[in-house]
Amino acid sequence: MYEYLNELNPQQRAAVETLNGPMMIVAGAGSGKTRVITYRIAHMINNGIEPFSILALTFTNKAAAEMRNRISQMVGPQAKNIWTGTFHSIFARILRQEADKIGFPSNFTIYDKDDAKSLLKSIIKEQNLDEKAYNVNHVMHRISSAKNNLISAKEYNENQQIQADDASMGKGKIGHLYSIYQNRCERAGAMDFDDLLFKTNVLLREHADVLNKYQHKFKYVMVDEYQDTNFAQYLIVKKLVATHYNICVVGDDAQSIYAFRGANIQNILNFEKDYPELKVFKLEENYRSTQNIVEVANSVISKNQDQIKKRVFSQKENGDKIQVYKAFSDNEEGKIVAESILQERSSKGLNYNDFAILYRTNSQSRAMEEALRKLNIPYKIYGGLSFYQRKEIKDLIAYFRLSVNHSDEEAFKRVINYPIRGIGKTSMDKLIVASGEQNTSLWNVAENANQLIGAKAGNSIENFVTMIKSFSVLIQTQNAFDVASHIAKQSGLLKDLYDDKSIEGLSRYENIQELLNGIKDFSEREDIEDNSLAVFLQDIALLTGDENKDEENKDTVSLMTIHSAKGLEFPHVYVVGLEENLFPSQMSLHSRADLEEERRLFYVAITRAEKKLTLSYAVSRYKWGSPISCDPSRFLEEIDPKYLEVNYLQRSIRNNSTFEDEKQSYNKVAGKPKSLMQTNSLAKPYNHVATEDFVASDPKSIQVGMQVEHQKFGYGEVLEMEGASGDIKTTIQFKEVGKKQLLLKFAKLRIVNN
DNA sequence: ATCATTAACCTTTTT
DNA sequence: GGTTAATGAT
Repeated sequence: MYEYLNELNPQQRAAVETLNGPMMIVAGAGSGKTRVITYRIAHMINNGIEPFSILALTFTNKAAAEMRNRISQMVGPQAKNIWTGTFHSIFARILRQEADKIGFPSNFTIYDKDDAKSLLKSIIKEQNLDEKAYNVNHVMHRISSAKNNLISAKEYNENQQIQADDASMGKGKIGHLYSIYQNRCERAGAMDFDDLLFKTNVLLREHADVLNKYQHKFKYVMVDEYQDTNFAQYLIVKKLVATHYNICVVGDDAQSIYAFRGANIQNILNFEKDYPELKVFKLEENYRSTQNIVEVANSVISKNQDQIKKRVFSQKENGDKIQVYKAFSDNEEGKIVAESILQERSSKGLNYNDFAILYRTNSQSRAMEEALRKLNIPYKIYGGLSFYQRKEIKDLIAYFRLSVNHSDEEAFKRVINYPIRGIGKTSMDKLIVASGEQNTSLWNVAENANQLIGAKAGNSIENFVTMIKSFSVLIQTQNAFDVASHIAKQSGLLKDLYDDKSIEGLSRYENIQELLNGIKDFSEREDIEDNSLAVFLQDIALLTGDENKDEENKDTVSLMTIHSAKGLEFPHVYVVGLEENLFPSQMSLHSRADLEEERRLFYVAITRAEKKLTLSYAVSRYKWGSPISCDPSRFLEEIDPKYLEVNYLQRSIRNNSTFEDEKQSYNKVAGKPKSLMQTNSLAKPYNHVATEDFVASDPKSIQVGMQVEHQKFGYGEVLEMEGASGDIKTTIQFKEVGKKQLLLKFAKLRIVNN
């Protein structure tokens, strides 16, 4: 018994064997964190702690699933009884159980980001507010932050500081929008992601009996990725453990990368203040990466102020130096990476799944994909839009949602006229106005639509209502698959897709079939008591990525954002797009805290690599369809050059500069990579030579009459501009080469300041 | 009411 | 570049 304890180092073992009282495990990257968590839970069960009194919270469904699998490998089927899941899924489950206490139906809908945005957008329109001033994303973010900090709509409106802040930005109505938004969610029997945490807090705050119940149920609470918790999550945990204090949080402050969605790094930095008895365990040995990689990561993170002191080290070999590549364009960057993968794979006998390409933004995947496809390298993109975000899937699911919860407004709006039933904008506007006046759901208005709307459309609405009601009846009696396929057919959705013979139409049809297959599997599962469509909906509401089972084992290169790479590891990692304004992101440059978060993100990226890390940047990159020039990232500058190996590529087009020249020019500026750009210049057919620091101005800022500089044509004056924005044609009178017509988005013009 | 063409917005990162 | 809102023609 307990042999597994011998597989642990002393710190790991101490953490696993400490079961009672408040404790914190500070787990450096690659330090065997997952192993410690799973062994610790297994150890609890081996020591007679009831599985169903253990609550283990994670941030992703994937992490929860992995934890559950690994525990069941150790302790067998009892692992099923542990409460494991994301904050959102666990508390959604509890909220359904206790829904009546907070005035929600237990079959409440969970609005995803798109639903929430669409609702907010229609509210902004209904209020006749300027959609520019009240940008949906911005308003959504304000509301979301308020909820994460447990500020209700009422409190938001009564808080003078908040009101003053909003008013000073000319957005004084945000509080009003927040109130309406909450009211509409309630009317629809819906909660958004933030509500799940907010309402859990309300539940635990206002119902002592409920709090008491769960305090006694969950005798042991464990939170993974604690550095990513927000205030709402922090308080839920604090309340739940306030009787037994058996709380174990695990995390790494250096990997806190979710502040943008409300995570508060102070939760981990200040954990000790809440629990003076706290025991702290530091896992500092990195078992994943070579010494070079670990040291580079350490040197990067040391530039941050906010951190828990620790010394992460590796006892592995030194390993290769960090490779750096400079590319002329994003496309060439893709080509370099793809060729390097091909070459490394064949020379070292590796598999494609030994490689990962990580980037800051999803949009960077395109150039990478194209390059990989050209060389026939199999790849898989993680993240991006998931199966459940496809239009046709959302459409069918909207039918399901509406049949389960008639009040669901977003589902109603989505399918009322899809497939087309002659219920257009005019009729919808009438319904919306009436539902506002009566403060009731669209559904309730639609049930009596005849009094409101003309015969033709009124009739269609009546038929629609009758149809949905018939679906609801079936849901009560039949299994998920039977109802789902009935709905797909009867709604006309399946036929509509079937009739579309285009390639995309075919693939949409196949996607629907795939969804139905998934529902069939669900219906046949024997470990679920209730195989109804309603339960299926609850299961998928919080799935974001598709946890694709069969594709896991394929031999493919992995492409993903650094955020989604957290927790993963690969022998060879390429981090691409190391450019100012991209990584670090332009949005992060205004505050130290934001920049530090970007640096932690870079730390996460570096520490994904086991054997070899390659960094790359491009000097020019397409953004919104036009090329912009880029400077190398300051993060490259922050790495001690002794760890780096800068690669120079043989190119077919190059001028006289030799390998040696370039190396020297690099060495000269090694501490200052900004001037690395444009050391290679292409053949120049015109006399003008732009200065080395030539940076094109934003095309949008160029106006008629301005003096500009073109890289090849030299100086000139903008005479005319015509055409649509994004496709503007300019006429420029150049001093040297005369009048030229140029497309603004390609021209690369620099505004000359006199 | 619906379709087709055009303009505008966009890109951080995700439960 | 790519999707989505607004406009205009049938």
